[in-house]
Amino acid sequence: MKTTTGQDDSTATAAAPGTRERLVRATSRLLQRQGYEGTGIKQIAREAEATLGSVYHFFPGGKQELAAEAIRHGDQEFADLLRQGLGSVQDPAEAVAATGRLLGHHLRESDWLDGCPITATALETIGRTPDIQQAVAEAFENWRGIVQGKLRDSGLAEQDAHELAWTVINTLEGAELAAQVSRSEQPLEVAGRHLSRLIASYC
Amino acid sequence: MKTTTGQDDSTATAAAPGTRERLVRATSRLLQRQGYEGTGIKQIAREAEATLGSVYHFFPGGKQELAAEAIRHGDQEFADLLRQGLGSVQDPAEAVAATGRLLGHHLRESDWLDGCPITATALETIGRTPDIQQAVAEAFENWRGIVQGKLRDSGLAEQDAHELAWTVINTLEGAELAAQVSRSEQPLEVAGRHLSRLIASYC
DNA sequence: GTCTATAACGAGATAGAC
DNA sequence: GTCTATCTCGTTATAGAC
Repeated sequence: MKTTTGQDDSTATAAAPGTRERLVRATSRLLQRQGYEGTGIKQIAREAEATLGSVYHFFPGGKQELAAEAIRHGDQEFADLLRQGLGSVQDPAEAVAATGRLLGHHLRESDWLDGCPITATALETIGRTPDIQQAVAEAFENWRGIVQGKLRDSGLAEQDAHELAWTVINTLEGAELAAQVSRSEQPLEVAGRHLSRLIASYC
Repeated sequence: MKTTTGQDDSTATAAAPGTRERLVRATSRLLQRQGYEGTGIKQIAREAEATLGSVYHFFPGGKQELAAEAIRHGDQEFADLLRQGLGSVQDPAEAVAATGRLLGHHLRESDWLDGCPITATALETIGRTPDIQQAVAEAFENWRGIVQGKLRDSGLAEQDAHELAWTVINTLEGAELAAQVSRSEQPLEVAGRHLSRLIASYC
């Protein structure tokens, strides 16, 4: 199979990412750390080792189109992290607590810089950039669905699983921000423990 | 008594705010809606009905100094809202649920634009602007203390009140973001209900 | 304290050679 | 597909008259 960039992905080893992929990844990481307004297209091109011409070649819609794509990338990235945390233990209450700890470790490893990949951009673009806000809304729904699946599979009632999934995501989001601000894993550890207790009360 | 701007605040009626105060208020509202990088000094001056010269007269440190002051203003504003919500009912579990609903109403009234006054700026300046990050950390601690006081006064153990206060703030923060993204009060309403149940389990 | 003008720089975006 | 040069506009910040 051939990709549009002519790269061969039939080999088993991960091929070096093409220009388009490098741009999306660099943008995602920069949006995570600096937000939308704080990130310039020239900086993106530099960090992705691409030229400005390539940016507009792959993303004619400019910064907005590139950012929307980067949000979708961050969606997948955070979803993988959630699945990893939730899948590490069978008991749902324990699994959520483990997910909180997992997020805390990632945060500490990055010196508290790499929190949720999309929150900063989400807040800056509310009511201002529909394409990006749409991608953000879809990411939140995706994550909520992953948590809901875990809770449902563990035997919780459909309605409880639905509502709890919302609060699990929101609490982890808020605790991640608090952890970044206070430079401590404690908010996430405590949040995990409280969510665990809350979920157990529905089992 | 005379203020440094020569305004007389001995009268009972609220005097029209001076230039400095107008600048801080306008900055606070703009940071809330657009974040730090998305807000320009010229826009601030325009909305505050002041000139650029006045900005640098009152805030020689420029945008950073003005933003740090605006964060402290947002701190007080959100603290007032918290006290209002928590004070509306005696039972602590009920009071937290009421606070969630109060935040939801404010959000809807502003067409989902006016969430937490400092979150966007907080995320953009983590690890980059120490003065602002410091003001953010103090705000979070202030809010946590307010919730902790309500829980302690209601008879909860000191340790439980301390940890629960953290999760209450973080969950409301996360739910507020979700409410803005989904343009619905539901995440806040659900969060309030879950926090209520969690707190009741410690009573 | 307030105002205008402007300096110095970086932003997003485009054109066109290769 | 990639690269460089450039256009236009907006940014933070400063200078100096009033």
